[in-house]
Amino acid sequence: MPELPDVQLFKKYFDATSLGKKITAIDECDSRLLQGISGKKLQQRLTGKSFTATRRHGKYLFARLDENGFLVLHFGMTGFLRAFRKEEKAPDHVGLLVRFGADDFHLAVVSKRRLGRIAVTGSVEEFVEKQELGPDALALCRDEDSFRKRLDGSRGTVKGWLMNQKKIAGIGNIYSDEILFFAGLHPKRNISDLDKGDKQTLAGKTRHVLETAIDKKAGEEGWPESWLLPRRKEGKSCPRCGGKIRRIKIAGRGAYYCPEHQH
DNA sequence: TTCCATGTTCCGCA
DNA sequence: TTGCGGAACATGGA
Repeated sequence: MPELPDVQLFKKYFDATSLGKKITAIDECDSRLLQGISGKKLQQRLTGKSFTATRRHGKYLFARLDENGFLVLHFGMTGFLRAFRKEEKAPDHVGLLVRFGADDFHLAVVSKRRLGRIAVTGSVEEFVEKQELGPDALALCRDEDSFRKRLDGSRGTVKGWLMNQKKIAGIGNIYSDEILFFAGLHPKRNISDLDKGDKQTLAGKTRHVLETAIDKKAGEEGWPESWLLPRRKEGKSCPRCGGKIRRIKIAGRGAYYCPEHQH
């Protein structure tokens, strides 16, 4: 679930459910998700405070703690947020449970596979620098020139570049496939083969895919039938040209594409 | 039982 | 130096 568009929606969800309320307790905290801080320390850091705002960079969500730093959330492959009331059953696989006093409800960070991460940082910029994250994908694709320049400074395959968080932060396996599908580029196509027009197209399609995904999901509509997403299975027919969708392995991950129109 | 899964990190190799 | 493939991490679903 969680690539940039998903995390953007988690941000919205967090804002709607968890801002401006006093944190009264941290009830559960899975130490395996914690990075650079102990459960006890995190508890001390959060209790009595409140979240005042959120930010997002790539796949990371940052929740500001009053005037003192940020809680950092990364959702791995299966993480998400769930707000629920006291009388409701807690979701399974809770990695972090924040309890608010005001109306007696909880915010759970759920992580089935526990591949996510929970940390604390003094500032977003500091964290981004430390993790060596590239510019946020949504911001970068809205600035075609910068996007192109960034591509120019890299080698290797387009898919590899799109998924490299140090080059551009926020795109993963699913959305990189989707972007390449729209751009008509084979996932193994080399960056050095791309001309200026190809790069502009790539920037434009990145923007289209990310913005549309955020829009569609926000409205809880299903995936557009014209997208590759609902057809991520070998042998399905391409919604654009009818070609047979193929799956290849890239760095251990399944990459889906249409051999008819992606070259 | 085997394969696959929206993420990151670490290692060895080109 | 950069990029790539593979394995590892942890867990569940088809």
